[in-house]
Formats: sequence, C-alpha cells, structure tokens
Amino acid sequence: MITKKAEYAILILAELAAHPDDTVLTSREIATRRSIPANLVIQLMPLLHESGWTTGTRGPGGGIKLAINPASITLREVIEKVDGTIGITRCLFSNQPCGNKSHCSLRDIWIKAQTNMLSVFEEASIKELARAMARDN
Amino acid sequence: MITKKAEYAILILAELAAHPDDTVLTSREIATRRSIPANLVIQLMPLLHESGWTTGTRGPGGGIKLAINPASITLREVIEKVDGTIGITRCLFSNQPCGNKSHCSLRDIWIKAQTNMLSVFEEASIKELARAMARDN
DNA sequence: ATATAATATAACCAATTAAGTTATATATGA
DNA sequence: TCATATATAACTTAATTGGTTATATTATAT
Repeated sequence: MITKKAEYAILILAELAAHPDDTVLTSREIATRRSIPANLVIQLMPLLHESGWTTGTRGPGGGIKLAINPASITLREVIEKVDGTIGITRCLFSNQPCGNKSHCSLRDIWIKAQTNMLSVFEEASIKELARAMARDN
Repeated sequence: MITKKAEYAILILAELAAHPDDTVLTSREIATRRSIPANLVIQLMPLLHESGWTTGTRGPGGGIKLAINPASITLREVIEKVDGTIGITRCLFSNQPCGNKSHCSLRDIWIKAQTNMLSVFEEASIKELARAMARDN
C-alpha cells in the first residue's frame, strides 16, 4: 500500500509547484493549505531536501522552496523516496523467485501488474499534478 | 498489498487445475505440494466453495475438486474474494473524493494506476497460470 | 546580544493488519 | 463406530501505519 506519508510528500511538492518560481512557504502554511498534520510536514522535509527537490531557510522569514523544476520530479520517485521499495506482494520484496524454482509464472504476473501500476506514477510529474489540481473543485 | 492468503488461494486453485478434470485432492496434499501451511488451506476452502469454484467431500476418500472450468476464474476474482476490495491507497477505500473537493486529480492518478494493475489480474486465468507454472523450473 | 521563528531529528505510542496457530465441531465412508 | 476429512472460530505474534511528543539546532529581525 502507498502510505499517507507518500501522499503527503506529493502534496507538499504540488503545493510548492502551484506557486510562482522561488516562492517560499512555511511548513505551517503548507500543512494548513493541504490539510496535512503540521508535524508530518516537518518530518517529511528532510527527505525531500535529501533528494534535491527542495531547500529550506531557517529563521524568521524563512521557509521551504523548490530547488528544481517540478516537471522533472515523478510521482514514482517521491513514493519510493518516502515508502521505500514498492511491492504489491511480499514476493516482490525479494530479488529471488521463492522456493527452489528458478522461475515462477505467478511472480511474473505480480511483476507485470506492478510494472503497469508504476508506469502511471512514472509518467506523472509534480508539475502536471499541480496544474491539474489547480483546476479541481 | 496483496496478501499471502490471496496468493495461497490462487495456488490452491492452480494446483487443482494442474490435474485432470474431477481430480480430488485432500487439503493436506495441496498444502504439501504447494508449500502452504496446512491450516491455511483448510481456512481458505470455505471461501473458494462460497464462490462456486470448488466443492469438498468429507470423510475418508474425500477431498477437494474444482467445480467449474478454471479458465473462467480470473486472478482478480480470487484476490478480491480473499482480500476484499483492493486499494493501493487509503484514498481508494472510500467512494468519495476526500475533503470538500468534488474532484481530485491525485485520486484520478491512484485510480488509473490501480486500474492498470487490476487489468493484469483480470486477464490472467487460473487455467493459464496452472499451465504456465507446469513449465516452471 | 537575544528572543523568536523556523527547520532538523529522534523517540515514542495506539490502532490496524498480516500471517499463522490452536482448538473444536461436524460430516461421512469403510 | 472409528478414522478421515472438511468447517468454523478464536486467538497469538509481529510488523506496519499514522500520528504525537520532545528536543536540538540554526538564522534573522530587532
């Protein structure tokens, strides 16, 4: 399952992407505007910084801003950064087919299904999402 | 996440489908041949019976056999029977977009990704799987 | 300088889910 | 009627999820 934290990370980035370049928002602003628990925004920021997507400035007047073009951030990257390796089945967390078989047709199906799912996340960028969400109502 | 139980249910049906029509196997035989905890096979059988996929005969010489053509059982049906409604995200367990928006573009992405995944399970039948697994090694 | 606004990090907790075990009831064929 | 088999429920155990709490650190406006 894709966790709430991954969803929150996506929303944080989308909120930043919804403003003009170099707009600085405080974590509290982001939390309020996107209905995310404030502490979780604070908790997630180091991950987003680590990936080079955002930078933070401390002190009064400080806040968070995007560090790169949100068109180059895919949902897949964000989800994997927050949730770790994705696996729709326990089987896929291992690199090996289970048991003593060298090949498993059921595993092939898991892989195909997961690949199909991931392709959607790979083709969706934060920028597109932010644009689409701006039209939501 | 698709659970082990769903996977076990698929393997039970695949094991039955790997034998000639009307072959009766005991739950213990199935458990041994597919490396499934014996108690779980027993636990899963009522679900499979309920769906009309299998029937069981008690007593000595009894066992389990397929009740319908395994080509007409899709992996999606089996997974949903065992795990209940599938949702790759908490959001998708609700019928409504969250918050007070009537539309949510992020939800659209979750739905699209999940649909892509499910289509693989919908196109895969127990019969095909059993045939493919027979060739595994 | 110092108070304050902000991020950074770690530790903790409650609820849920997953996986499997245990126990018991019920049916049936030899 | 006994052995074999399915049917059903209750119960552990461990991991995960979603979130809270607490504390440290940094930087700037005054």
